[in-house]
Amino acid sequence: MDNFTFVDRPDNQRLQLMKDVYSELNSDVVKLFIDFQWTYRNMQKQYDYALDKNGLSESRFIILMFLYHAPNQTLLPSVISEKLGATRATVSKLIKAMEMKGWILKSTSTTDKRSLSVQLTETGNHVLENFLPENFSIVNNLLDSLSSEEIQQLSNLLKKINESTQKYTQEMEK
Amino acid sequence: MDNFTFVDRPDNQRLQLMKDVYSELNSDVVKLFIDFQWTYRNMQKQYDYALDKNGLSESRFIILMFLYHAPNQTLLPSVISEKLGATRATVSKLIKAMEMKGWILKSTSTTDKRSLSVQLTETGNHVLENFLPENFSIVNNLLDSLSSEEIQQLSNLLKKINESTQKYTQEMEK
DNA sequence: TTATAATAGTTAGCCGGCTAACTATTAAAA
DNA sequence: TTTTAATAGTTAGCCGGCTAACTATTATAA
Repeated sequence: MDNFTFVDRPDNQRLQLMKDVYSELNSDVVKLFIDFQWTYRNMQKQYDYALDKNGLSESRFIILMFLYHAPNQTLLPSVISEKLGATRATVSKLIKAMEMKGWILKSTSTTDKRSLSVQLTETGNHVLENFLPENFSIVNNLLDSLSSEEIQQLSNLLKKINESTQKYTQEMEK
Repeated sequence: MDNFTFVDRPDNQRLQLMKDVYSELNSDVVKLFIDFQWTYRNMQKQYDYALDKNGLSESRFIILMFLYHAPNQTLLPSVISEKLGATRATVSKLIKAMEMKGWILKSTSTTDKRSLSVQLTETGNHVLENFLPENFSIVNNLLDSLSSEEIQQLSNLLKKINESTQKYTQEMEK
């Protein structure tokens, strides 16, 4: 899932120069936006690295989690796609690769021949259970610097950003 | 640059169930981590969408910015790669596509035949200058919900996260 | 009942990340 | 000076996103 993290970020001076030309530029906001991207990407990079060491990617990990919690540890590709928020085409690829690794089993349904059952295997279970403790530990490490008040604070700020993003999205959809 | 945004995020109940098995799980931190990813991805999705409407991607946009500010609006691919924080292979692809669009001009150096000059064209300039006002406006919209104090607050929190990420990264590199 | 529409999944091909292997050129060392 | 290193860039091929076009099956409507 990994994005580059552009290194040469504009400093205050360069932003000021731009502001001379583009009066609508709000330096503080632009700077915050870039900082937000930067922080996320550095964090995500480390997270992806840890996943990769375990033969995982974030989407593969999440799919394992979905199956883990599913009744009979079984789900349809269409349901996985919906839960994951990715297209069926993407899920189709992921599932195929996971089957090759022996983490899941595919079997066609008898009632609806269009449908497919995706079931977690023992191997898949092990891969997941082996990674979970590391997962929680990494997340703790990455956010280690925040006190519980700060966690609450950040949570509130994120909620606000979600609201404005949501608002903007809705305006665009009109 | 676009990532999926997984839809079925674990709620408090599911996290509690996991905590029964994995005592090292810190629900608040895990929830924050997922919220952070969610917020970033929703925001980025809208940003990418706006870029796309202008025939741009974030990396293409940033490269245009680098060239825009460069002396003689010219840079070497290796320098672009370094500034962008992406590999030369990636930049090679991007540059090729941008040349096809007529946004840049490639010319081999006379002094060092290995080197390549990448120069912004008039067309490239127009594409950039056309997008810039929209760019600033979108960023403002996406972060519209934050007061100036909240901007400062968030900026500080991001800095802290950068610190813990940095610390974790260094530990991993040992 | 038969034709049409909706649904489930796959495939092909694009994009932008990546690594690894390659060519060409220049610089450094023997 | 000649061999070896380093450097600049490209290419091939993997990954995981995407859309659009496809097959097969099931459901709906004429």
